[in-house]
Amino acid sequence: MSKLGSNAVRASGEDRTQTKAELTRGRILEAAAKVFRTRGFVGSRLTDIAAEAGLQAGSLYYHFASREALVEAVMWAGQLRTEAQVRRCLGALGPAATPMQRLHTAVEAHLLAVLSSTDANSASIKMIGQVPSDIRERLLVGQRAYGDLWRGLLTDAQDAGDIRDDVNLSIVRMAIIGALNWSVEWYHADKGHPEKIAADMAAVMIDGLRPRRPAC
Amino acid sequence: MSKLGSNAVRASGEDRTQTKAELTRGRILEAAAKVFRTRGFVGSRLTDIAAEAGLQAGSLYYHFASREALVEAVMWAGQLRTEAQVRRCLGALGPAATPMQRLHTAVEAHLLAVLSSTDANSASIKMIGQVPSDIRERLLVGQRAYGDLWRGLLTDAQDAGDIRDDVNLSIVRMAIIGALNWSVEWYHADKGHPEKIAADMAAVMIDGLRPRRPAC
DNA sequence: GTCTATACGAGGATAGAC
DNA sequence: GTCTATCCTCGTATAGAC
Repeated sequence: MSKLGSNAVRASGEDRTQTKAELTRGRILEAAAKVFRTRGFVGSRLTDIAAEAGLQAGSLYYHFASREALVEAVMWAGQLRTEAQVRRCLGALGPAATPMQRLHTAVEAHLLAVLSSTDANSASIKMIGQVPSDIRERLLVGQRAYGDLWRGLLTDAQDAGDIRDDVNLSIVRMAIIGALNWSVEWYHADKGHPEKIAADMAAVMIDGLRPRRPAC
Repeated sequence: MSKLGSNAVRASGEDRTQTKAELTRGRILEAAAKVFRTRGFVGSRLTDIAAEAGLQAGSLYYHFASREALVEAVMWAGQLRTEAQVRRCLGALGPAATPMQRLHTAVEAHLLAVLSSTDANSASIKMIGQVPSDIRERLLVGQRAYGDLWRGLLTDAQDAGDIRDDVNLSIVRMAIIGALNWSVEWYHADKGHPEKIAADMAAVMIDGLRPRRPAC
């Protein structure tokens, strides 16, 4: 965890002059994300990852202490990026947006991050159930702020009267996140453009299944 | 796949006189399901499974050709059981039930099967993204009839005017199944009774988030 | 920093006794 | 049918040269 730092975070931010080591480290992270996302944690050998990054397996150990340290770094990068992307989209909405519009935006942004951002985004979701429990614990702690964000979106919408108040918001939250995250199991390119899927899914979740009753 | 037969299916049906081999095979399947569900495909050693079943690792090979054959058998059992449970609940509804009632029942039954039936049910969901691709292919083919069931439930509801017709039913289907299946990643006993969770989730999905507009 | 070579352990799979 | 013993492969990790 100590070596998490620089690359994972800076990747999406300002990139000043990076040392050669930092650059290579970044390349390894992207390579690992790609391999992990497609082969899962099980099927991913260090050899595959090294090859993808253009070096030898042994060389990885200059940058990461172990295979596990590498997965953890990839997953941190992934979940931080998803969270950042959602916050960015919400920020772009401006203060005039209604709670339901904000919720709609968050749904769309999260799904889009998972479907079409970097491999790390989807890898972090796909592997959360496969990774050793100590790693998973730490990642879940890191997700708390993100969970709070969603809790806030939902309670705001409920306070505004846009969500009926006989539903359990925790359940709603898990249902929404679940529907979105499960996309890593079924989505592939020929299902259509991620933007279309994201828009459809957001519409379904926010507006529900029932026909609007005609205004009386 | 050829050895799939008897136990996996009969488990939920009539159990006549079984040979000793059949009984042991069944015990191994349940043990494997338990280990796989908790440790994932990665972390599950044949030694663990054998121990759980009360025998030695080598003895497993009398009943299963390989570790992979074992996972596949577990997963077939799991997904067949879930499907059977949902069909059973739908069957119990009787012909008077509305399409939306049927949909509601299916949601509840699927989630309940995943949360509180045998370990194989949840294991089959949890591992679908971890298993070698040839196995996954076969399992997905086996899921087609189940997918068709859901497609039918949704189109029936739409034809009856209970689902607005500007939504993409494939997306709705994936969203619902996703929300339900993702529960294997977050549910544990102290989140409350599975029955309660299932009821809440079904209510949210069927009735939506918006308050009912007062009858005019 | 990255390479090559190798030590090492783990776990899947097989053989043969009982 | 199940056990014990063993083989063998594979992949992580380390050591040391460049």
